[in-house]
Amino acid sequence: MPEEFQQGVTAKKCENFSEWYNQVIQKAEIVDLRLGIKGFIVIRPWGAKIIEKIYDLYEEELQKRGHQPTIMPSVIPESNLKKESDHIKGFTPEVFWLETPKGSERLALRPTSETLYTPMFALWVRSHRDLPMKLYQRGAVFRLDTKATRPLIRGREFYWIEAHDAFATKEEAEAQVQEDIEMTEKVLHQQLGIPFLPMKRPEWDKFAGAEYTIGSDVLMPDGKLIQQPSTHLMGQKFSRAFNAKFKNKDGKEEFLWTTAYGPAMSRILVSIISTHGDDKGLILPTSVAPIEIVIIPIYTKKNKKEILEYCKKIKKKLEKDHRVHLDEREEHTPGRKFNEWELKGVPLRVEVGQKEMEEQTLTIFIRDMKKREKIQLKDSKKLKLLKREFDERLKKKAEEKLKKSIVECKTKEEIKKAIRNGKICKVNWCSTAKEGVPCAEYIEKNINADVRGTLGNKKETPSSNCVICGKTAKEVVYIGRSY
RNA sequence: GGGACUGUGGGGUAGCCUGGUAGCCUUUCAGGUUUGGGACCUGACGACCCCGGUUCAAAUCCGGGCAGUCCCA
Repeated sequence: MPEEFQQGVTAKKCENFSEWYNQVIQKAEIVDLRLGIKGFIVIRPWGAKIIEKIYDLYEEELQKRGHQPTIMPSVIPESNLKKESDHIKGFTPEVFWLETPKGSERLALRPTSETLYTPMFALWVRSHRDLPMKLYQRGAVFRLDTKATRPLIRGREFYWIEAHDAFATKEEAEAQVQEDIEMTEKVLHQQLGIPFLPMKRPEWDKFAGAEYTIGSDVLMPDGKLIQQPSTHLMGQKFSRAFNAKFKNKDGKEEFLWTTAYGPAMSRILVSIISTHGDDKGLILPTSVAPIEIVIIPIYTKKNKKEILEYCKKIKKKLEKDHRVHLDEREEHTPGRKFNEWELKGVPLRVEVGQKEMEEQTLTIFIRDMKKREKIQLKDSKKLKLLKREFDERLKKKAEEKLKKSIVECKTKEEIKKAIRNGKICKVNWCSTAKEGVPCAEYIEKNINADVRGTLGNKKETPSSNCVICGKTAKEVVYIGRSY
């Protein structure tokens, strides 16, 4: 079919990622960009169902680890927002302010909710017996980003979960930060097949108000990194600002130690799309596919009724173990349905026609197979295995890509070359504290890349001096371009 | 933050320079024939981003706004 008539994706993922991305999110009916409000987006049913699934995966992990759901106001009184000085310095330029009645306090649309949770911790936590207190909410936050917005990647409203936890000691709080990374590993990597680098951000790049931040960097097809869930040790900064104390075992008052964790659903969707998708469209891991198996009936006028009846039987059988959809639309031919469901990323397709009915077999197409390649199945129990293997293949492929894109660099020239080739550089580094700023600025100005940080869950020892200034290296950092 | 470009039925586009009849492909709708990798025939609906200016006349020229894309910091 000539390209200009195609309803499917016409851009090639590896040649023109931006164009490919814009086409996929619209043609696969993830989003609609036509409402026209800068930084805000309409998410269509197919996209919303995927996001719901990601929410479910996360909430399950959070609850397993003792978090409880809450629902907080979407607005924050100005006085709350301004209690912690670093926090407000970081967020003020990005706040949407609401018009409020004369004489009442100004309200901000929440850009994040530390300043809602901490005052509630102050009320809810009386003694060490109330700790730890681990809460979360799903919801939207608003940030008036002045940079160019991009659908799902960078918006002024985004959908996430924010978990806010309070502890009696710093050790417990830091253990929570590590547990947060484990949750990212479980959901993002294990269930969605998206590998990441947990990066302890340099001092100059941490969350406004945090002691430290560990962000998860995920590779995009163009070689740039995108930040996925981040976790923050707030220490006692917010609890001091809001006077949130508890009585310890000795009856003495102490400030709470708090943490925050924030996985953004819309961004995770970006990584699912861009990590696994191909030139035909989306490829969804089974854990978030609204439909795992689509059944396409193939009939003629004579056997139509019979075939449809048989398909319904198969659907009923498969429904016990899978999310199944039978595409009964009469107005479309099988070929068109094949293309549509492939564009939407459905993992498995079952084709049922005269042949399958007579031979009692299933003709299976798996989304990552070559066109027209098909599998014949006698036993539908094997579908579970096919799904597992499919997810595993997606994960392996993404892991290899990330592994291949990390290169160790010993000189500035090597860094420059690697960045130009869309790689991530692993280098010896003087410091991610304030004294490392000049070296980081060198990277920014001359190589147009960022110091993303040090591994956040494992200590790496430098093998020689700082690659930029030549002084003693204290750390090993990763450098890359970013979204 | 700086720059370039763009906005025409639901989607993709022609027309814009040189002002005057909005053309094409696709989708959608109705009817019919079809259905193993994007079916066919017949018919129908549907558009110049918004505000202002110039002009007898603006999709076209000018100004502003809104929105989007790309490039650079």
